[in-house]
Amino acid sequence: MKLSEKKIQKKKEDIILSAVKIVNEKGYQKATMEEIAAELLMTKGSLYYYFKNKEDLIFQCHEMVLVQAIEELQQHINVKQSNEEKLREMIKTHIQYAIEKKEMFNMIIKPDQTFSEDQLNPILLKRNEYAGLFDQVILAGIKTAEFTIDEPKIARMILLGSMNWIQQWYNPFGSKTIEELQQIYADYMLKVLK
Amino acid sequence: MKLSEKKIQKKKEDIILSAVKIVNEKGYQKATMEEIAAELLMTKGSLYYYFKNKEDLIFQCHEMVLVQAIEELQQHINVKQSNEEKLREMIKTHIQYAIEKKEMFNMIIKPDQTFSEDQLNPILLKRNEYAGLFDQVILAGIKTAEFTIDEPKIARMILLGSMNWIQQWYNPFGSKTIEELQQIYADYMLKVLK
Amino acid sequence: MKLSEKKIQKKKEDIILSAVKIVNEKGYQKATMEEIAAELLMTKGSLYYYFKNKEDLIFQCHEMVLVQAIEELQQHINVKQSNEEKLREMIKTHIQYAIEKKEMFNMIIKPDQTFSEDQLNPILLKRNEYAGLFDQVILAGIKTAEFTIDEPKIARMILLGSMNWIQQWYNPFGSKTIEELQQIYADYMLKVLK
Amino acid sequence: MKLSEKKIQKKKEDIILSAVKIVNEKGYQKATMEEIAAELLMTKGSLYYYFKNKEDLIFQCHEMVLVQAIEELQQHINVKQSNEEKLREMIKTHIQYAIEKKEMFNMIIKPDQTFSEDQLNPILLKRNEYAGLFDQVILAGIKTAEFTIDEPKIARMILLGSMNWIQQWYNPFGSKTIEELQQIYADYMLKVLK
DNA sequence: CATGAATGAGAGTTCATTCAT
DNA sequence: AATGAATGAACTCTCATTCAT
Repeated sequence: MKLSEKKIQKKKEDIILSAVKIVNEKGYQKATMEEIAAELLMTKGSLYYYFKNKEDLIFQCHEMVLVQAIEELQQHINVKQSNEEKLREMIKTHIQYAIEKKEMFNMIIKPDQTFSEDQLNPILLKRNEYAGLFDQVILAGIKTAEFTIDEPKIARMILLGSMNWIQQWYNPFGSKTIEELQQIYADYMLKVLK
Repeated sequence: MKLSEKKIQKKKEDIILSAVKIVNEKGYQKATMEEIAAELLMTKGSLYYYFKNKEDLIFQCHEMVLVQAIEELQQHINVKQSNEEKLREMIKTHIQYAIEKKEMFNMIIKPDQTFSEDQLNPILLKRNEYAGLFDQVILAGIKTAEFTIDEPKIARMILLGSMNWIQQWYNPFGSKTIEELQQIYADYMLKVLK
Repeated sequence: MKLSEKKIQKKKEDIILSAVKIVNEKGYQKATMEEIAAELLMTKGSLYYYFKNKEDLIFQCHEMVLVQAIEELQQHINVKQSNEEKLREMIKTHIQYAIEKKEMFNMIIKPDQTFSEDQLNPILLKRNEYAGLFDQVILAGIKTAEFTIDEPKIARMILLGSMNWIQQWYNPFGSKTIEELQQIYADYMLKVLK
Repeated sequence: MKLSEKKIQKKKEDIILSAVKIVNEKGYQKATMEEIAAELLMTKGSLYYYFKNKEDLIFQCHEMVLVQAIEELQQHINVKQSNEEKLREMIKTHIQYAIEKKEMFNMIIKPDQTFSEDQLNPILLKRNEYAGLFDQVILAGIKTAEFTIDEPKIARMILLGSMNWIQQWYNPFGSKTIEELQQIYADYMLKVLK
């Protein structure tokens, strides 16, 4: 029982990973079920054993990434440290995701052109949950006078927007390592908040 | 000759405008030639008199938007004023475009999923030209000590990234007017640069 | 205008006729758009220029047959003659349709497995209209004492049911001509009514 | 041996019953092996242990129903009573089947769209056997002058045709009970024969 | 015996593209 | 200069069937 359920879960994850990869190379529309399957040496028919349809598959891609990312952010928040320190860590995490799992994050950015009403809502909710973690730390930082801004919501959007943009230009063979980028971004972002 | 050429040019522009509109409501893939034509009370067959194919049409959409935007930015640069003032104006312009002509900007963001190698290059060049105008003012500002940052390229990317993100969440019926947004963004962005 | 509209109408009818033919040889599910098109030396894609989808095409098949048949029945009713005579003619007409246009009548028999709710209703309405013409004459005949039955509705159903069954066994090379069949059926059916 | 064979036989019957049920709710094509299996809490793979393929399964459904119905008819024939009485009973039986086991009868009506040549023949034979029982009683009745018709074959077809039609319109919540219907039909049918 | 998983052929549908008129 | 009509390739999805375990 447990074994076979785990097996099926593992397979689903494999498919999701493949889907994420293809979708990001080609975009949602051009990513065909055939290609997603081929990546795993399966045939497209098999995908429908695990997922109801293409939309469902892509939907679960979203879920997976966001749940993972939220968990990781939460850990930074739970650590006893200043809000500035917390935010630094969160920024680093976000950048890491945005670059290394670029594929996944891309899908989160424009769900409205991809999903039907039914599935759009849960995604937006999770997205808000994610963003809310940043809000939470920013607001806490304002209370402790670590940050001094009037528009915390907009500041958060600047944060996320600028970081999401990284994948547009980041080149692993460029002159900056990821660690350097994380450092610089954290510094510059904190300039906005202070 | 000249007359008929102008007529053709006019028609081309009409089509481009229609295309831009549809593409942005639905995304590149879901925007059909039929719908683009219908908007102008034409039939899709006719579009092929003016454009080689769909990719060509969309390509020219890009060109048009970027050329316009570049021109506008250039005007701000040409005015005699401090670099900070210049940048403020450019930021306002960019936000205006990103919101009001959101449709057009969207296409510029992820050209690689849309275009074939042939057409990708010219687009990237124009995009760099656009970004270069920001670089130019930032560097000038560093020289005059108006700005004090070590990583002007990254700063510029933060600028553009955060502004491009606005269209993800901007709601015309939200609590902030465009003018307020422009103001706040300009303020916060300058905090980064100083 | 009128010309091109007529042309398109003609084409639609051609397609409908082809559809009716194939559907009846193979049944709704096994009748493929490809085969319907091939019959007319077209490709399946072309069908979608004329009909929204398969269901729509088949739906229009129904409409066409029923409208034709209703018209023909109506003509017999309009003639000045005894109700018995009217009914005889109507029976002959129905049998003719059921045999010669067997293909079309078959589809009318079990619409519920074929159509979605939306299209089912109009079909049932037309079917009732058709049946209603028989009711009308039967009731008139009862009033004039030509017929003497207590259950006119059931009698009508016996009429139609037995006639629809003909196509199950009718063989053009069998021992009875259509005319003979029409005669015998009319005689036997009137025995029920008297 | 015998035990396990009986077990298998029992299972086969269960599957057939499930198949009959599903086939009639949805029609042959839309009845999937999966659903037929699910009804019995099995998986579709298992069905192939008992039946060669879908066609074979459906074929055996036919056999089962017809054999049952033939047996029942035969019993009425064996009873010592007038041919009119025999026929009355047979009509009642047929109507009962056509309504209560409507599912099964439906499949018998249009076998040619379902079966390949191989399996078509045995089915048609059984169908003829079934119809033959009616012929037998009708002919006997003509000999004893209970019935007075010239075309017994056609009369039989009218009988069966009109009764098969009942399922098209019968509604369990309608104004007539099955018993009433049986009565009325028997009366009207005998009017044809006399 | 039963199943879980995979397959592959084929269905309906969409749409960019073509071309005679 | 425009269009109506046709095309065909590509896509998503379904399902009977197979087979190792």
